[in-house]
Amino acid sequence: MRVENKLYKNQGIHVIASIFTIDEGKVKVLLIKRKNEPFKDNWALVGGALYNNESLEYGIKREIEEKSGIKDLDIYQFGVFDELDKTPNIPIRMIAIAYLGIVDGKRTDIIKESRNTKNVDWFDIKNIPKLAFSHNEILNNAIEKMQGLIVQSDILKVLLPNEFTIPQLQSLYEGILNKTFDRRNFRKKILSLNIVRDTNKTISINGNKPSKLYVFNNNIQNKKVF
Amino acid sequence: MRVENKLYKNQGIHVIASIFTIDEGKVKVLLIKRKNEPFKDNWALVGGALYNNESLEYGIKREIEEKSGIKDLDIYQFGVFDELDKTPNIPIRMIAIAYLGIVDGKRTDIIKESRNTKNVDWFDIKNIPKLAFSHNEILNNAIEKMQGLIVQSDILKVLLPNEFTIPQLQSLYEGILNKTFDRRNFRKKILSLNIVRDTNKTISINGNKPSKLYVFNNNIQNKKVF
DNA sequence: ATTGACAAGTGTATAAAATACACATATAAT
DNA sequence: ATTATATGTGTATTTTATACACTTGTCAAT
Repeated sequence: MRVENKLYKNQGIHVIASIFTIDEGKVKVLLIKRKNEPFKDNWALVGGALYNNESLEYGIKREIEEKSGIKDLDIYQFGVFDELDKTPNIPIRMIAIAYLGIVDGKRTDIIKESRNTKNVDWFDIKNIPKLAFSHNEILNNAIEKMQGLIVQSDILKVLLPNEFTIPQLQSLYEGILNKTFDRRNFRKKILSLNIVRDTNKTISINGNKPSKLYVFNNNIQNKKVF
Repeated sequence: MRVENKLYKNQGIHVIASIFTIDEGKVKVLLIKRKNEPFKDNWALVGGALYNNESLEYGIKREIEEKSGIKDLDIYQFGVFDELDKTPNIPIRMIAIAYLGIVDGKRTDIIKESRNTKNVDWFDIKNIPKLAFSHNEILNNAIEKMQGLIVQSDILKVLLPNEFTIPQLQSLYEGILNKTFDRRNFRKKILSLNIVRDTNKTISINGNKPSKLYVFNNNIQNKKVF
């Protein structure tokens, strides 16, 4: 173990989460306004330093809960970002382990209520300010990964009610991937993949023709859909 | 920065590489026999502790060169592995940043000659011994990622001579993915992707009908092939 | 009760991609 | 010349993706 002998900085680990939601068809990410230096008053992704006696997964979940109030979010590790000499006046040589997670839009209000809205807010990913540290780079990577991941069915569960309609599912895909699909072909594709099951119930959402309600099958294997 | 206040171990970063090659149609990985505790005399992936004054990329390349003699290998970061409390008697709380790389089979001899063969060797990935640390888990992940990555054309460059034949390329794919393809359909697919260009030269490899020689185009964009 | 606006539901024809499959050919060895 | 071997080539079929138009059920206005 050479670490002890070669110290000129300590080493440390940041855990950073890009937490996405869908709100009115827009993909948004949760940002926190920093209270301390460095980058005081800048917006930043959710995260912080890993403690020495906690696992990575525990650490990122702890940070998420502390900073946003969201408990036990399912998260996906997707990248590592080197912060060598990127953070001014910090005597510790850090790396950032990057995660992404997706939360139901309904929980966005809860977060705002339980926290100070001025310091925690959702930002449309098409309109992100300059962030602290290398968080713009991390977020850009997260958006790409999220778009790749989210088109696998079970991740979408958190964004939908237990029972949902095909048009609702289509809107989700369209919002996340920022494109549109033909209604007939979309339905055909989803049904052919056997990832949803008809409940024989219907729901009328906006006073239009009622739409059939579906549920996800249990056996789904993160199939790539689009 | 809470790190200083919460120390009960130091934090440190391992960089670990799974270096693959193709040898006689088999996929092999480079392993090193450890000289020191912990896990003395166990085989392990190439890697070690990151120094504090080097980037992640520099660190993994340095480790690769020190342990194997391979210089400036192209590597791909693919995962992070938590080593909290997994390494006995180590007072540092480590995480492992995992990389994979691919080297030309011709370089396998160079490695063996320049190093002590007893301490550095290539192992068929179908026959891997029990490794030090969590390296079996890391390697299993690396194999999966490698199979996903390698089917993108430019990564295959390192495994082929500058000019190569379609059957050579097919053998590579078949070795890596551990399956077979129909010759006619394989050729059709490769040619339709515009990733190779006919040189109008031929080569007779084993005293059979001469095979056309191709080169990779420059414009290839890591297209997913199979 | 009729009408209009709205989003939902449905089927088919066409194009593109993947797959299955058989025979002729150039070389080296005999 | 004959044989063995791996190469090169084309077409038919199946599967998948795409393009596209009309009908239906609910609500609101009349």
